Amino acid sequence: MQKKLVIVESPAKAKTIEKFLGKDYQVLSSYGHIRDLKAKEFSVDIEHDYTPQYVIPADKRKVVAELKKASAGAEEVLLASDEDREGEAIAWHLAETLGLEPEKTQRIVFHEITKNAILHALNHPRSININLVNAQQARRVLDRMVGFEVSPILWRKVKPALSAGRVQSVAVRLLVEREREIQQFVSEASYRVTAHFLLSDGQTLLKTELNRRLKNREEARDFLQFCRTAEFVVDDISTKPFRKSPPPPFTTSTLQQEAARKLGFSVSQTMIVAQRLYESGCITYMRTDSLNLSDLALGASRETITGTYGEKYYRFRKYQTKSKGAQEAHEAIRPTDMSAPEIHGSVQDKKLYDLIYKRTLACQMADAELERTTITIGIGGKKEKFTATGEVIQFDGFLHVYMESVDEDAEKEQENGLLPPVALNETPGLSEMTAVERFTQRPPRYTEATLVRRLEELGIGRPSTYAPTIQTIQNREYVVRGDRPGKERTYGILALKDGQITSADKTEVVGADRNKLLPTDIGIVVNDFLVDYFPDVMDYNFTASVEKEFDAIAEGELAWTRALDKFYKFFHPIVEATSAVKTVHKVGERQVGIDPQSGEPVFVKIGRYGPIAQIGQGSPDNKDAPKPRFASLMKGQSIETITLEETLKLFDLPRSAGEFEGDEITVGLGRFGPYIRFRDKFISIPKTLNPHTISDEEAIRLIREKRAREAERIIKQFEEEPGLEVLNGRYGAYIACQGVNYRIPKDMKPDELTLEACRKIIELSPTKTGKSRKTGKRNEKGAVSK
DNA sequence: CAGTGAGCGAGCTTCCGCTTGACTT
Repeated sequence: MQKKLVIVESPAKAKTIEKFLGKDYQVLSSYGHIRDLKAKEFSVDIEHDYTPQYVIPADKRKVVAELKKASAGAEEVLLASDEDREGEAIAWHLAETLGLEPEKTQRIVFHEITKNAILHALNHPRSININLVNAQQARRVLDRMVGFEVSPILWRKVKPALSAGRVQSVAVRLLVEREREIQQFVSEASYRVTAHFLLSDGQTLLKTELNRRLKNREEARDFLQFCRTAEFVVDDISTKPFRKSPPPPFTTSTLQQEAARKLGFSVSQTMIVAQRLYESGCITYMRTDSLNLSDLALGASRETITGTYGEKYYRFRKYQTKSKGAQEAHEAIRPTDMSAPEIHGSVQDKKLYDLIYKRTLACQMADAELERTTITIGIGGKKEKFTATGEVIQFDGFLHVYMESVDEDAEKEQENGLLPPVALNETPGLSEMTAVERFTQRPPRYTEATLVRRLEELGIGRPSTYAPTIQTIQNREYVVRGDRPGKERTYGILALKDGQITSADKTEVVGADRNKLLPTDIGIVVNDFLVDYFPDVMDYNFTASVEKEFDAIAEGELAWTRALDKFYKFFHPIVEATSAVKTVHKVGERQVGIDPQSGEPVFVKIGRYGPIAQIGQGSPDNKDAPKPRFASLMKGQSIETITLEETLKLFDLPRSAGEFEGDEITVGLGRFGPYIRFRDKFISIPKTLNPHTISDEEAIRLIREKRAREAERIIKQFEEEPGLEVLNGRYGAYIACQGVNYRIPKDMKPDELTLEACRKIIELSPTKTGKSRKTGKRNEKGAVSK
């Protein structure tokens, strides 16, 4: 008997739906888009109304063949891709590619995977909305125009294999501009005064803070001086109730942010784990911007909350999706089964599931009710007051299961919990008062997760692209994830104790950053170039404004080719003009000065392999002219800020560092930093030593140390199997076999291992499930992760 | 995770959004 064929986007979804539908239905998956513009060609016919040239990518041929076969034998085909622009386009491409007859083809949509929703969808079929499809085509073609016309300009003017795009270039811009704000930031100092008062019981201390910051040290000193003899009185004790509401359920971006803060996951890590949870049926779809929860989920949450915590903890809530450009094709991210607080799986799986479970529960729970008490202490003869605030939870509500984390950047003054009992008009004694110099804080650097949040706020990118975009800007080396050391600064501190005022200067390290996104020289140069020549595309509102056009297309108010024509007629001339600009110098090139030795100019710029310094211009016509000399910049140096002196130093290497045992030692700079070379062996120079100033003795010492390590390296070798060795590495003993390394179980002694024992370890070791490390591809350099 | 170590005039790159897989006669 002929079945009805339902086509959805995701195979996991197909499996679930098949269970809901009877055996009259076959459910298959398209695995996303099945057609696209050619990967390596422009594929848009500018001359003929911007006709896109679509192809079926090689990795989709098999799926398409299967779908073709299944649809040919089906009684009816139901296109059930997502209810958004991309989903509509997928349905259209399917109809075109599979050659579906209109009379036996229908379009259905549901945005939650529940039996009711699906049955409802089956009863309300429609046809493909071509306006929505055209909005997607416009989006696709515009992105191709921007990407494929601007990127080649970068290849010529900056460096090969770079890229530009509507989303990635703006992401880099955010980082570059934030970095400049940080550079230009001037902090302002003020004195924060705190006082500890001794209450009437003669024991309890009340910690308070002055309600005003003092301008400078003089003012602080005067203030403390005054307080030496001042009288203090408890002016006011007030208690105010307030409430806290739970955060909304997770979307892709909030899940990424919270998993980064609470679990330390990278954005891509979160998505990999979430994908696993989705495929095993534990959670709903993980790429979504919707805050909607199905009635089924709401009911189950209610049951769980009232059953576990009582009626009092429950409160029905509906959340409105507010992010720009949200397309509501799915539900929010939630557990599929609210009665399962735990799941089987890896530690990571469990942690992320736990987070999703609790967040989902919390969003249907009652407000927390708190009380904030403020004690105010007046100073006789002054209008300033000291205050102490304490918060007490009267009813925990949703806080019982879930507390949202905040970014650690905000250096929050800690709030006291419960305050000690104090009487109005009590006159506490001053135990100790301090005035500490504090500074306004520079803006924080972005993390992967905070960048995603910003992009979402601006409506740039989609849930399915946040993680890949962040990968791309790192692959292009526009951005690195890394640390920045803090700066030391001194601050003043004044203390009043036992009637004595003391003052001191202390130092602290501030502004240290770990695992933040940092723009590279390449990122900065490319960004400045693009902002200069393509200000409209680089505008933070560019996406939002083209989205308005796409909406008009979707509503049938605007022809998609007309919208593209308008954009291209404006955009392409800029591309032409920019390409035509003849520059003697490369983009981003800067002359830092004149080399005093040769009298030649000294430049820094982006070279084929990254930032480089150059002395002299050379002359292609004159072979006798002196050739330019090159030297790479060191890690942490920037072509924006490097000085002439620092640049010239780069040319000191390689240099000789004396002789050892009759052979010369040279000091050089390699891909991985400074090194010593001795008889064709390379030894890294530790960060504590400077390659420019390293002495002959220090170099010899490093060689000796290296030899010692070398001698200790081989723990065991076996005659029977020369390819297998027990070695001593940076992280202890390991077994090396045919280029692969294996860890040795902790309970075994490396020097006592037999060949059989080694073979057994190798056999038992879990084979890497991930992709092999040797990817044959040339372009993906595999971001240097630490 | 476990060692690596140039060069700057020749090989081809790139976009954004959907979605996971990874060979037979």
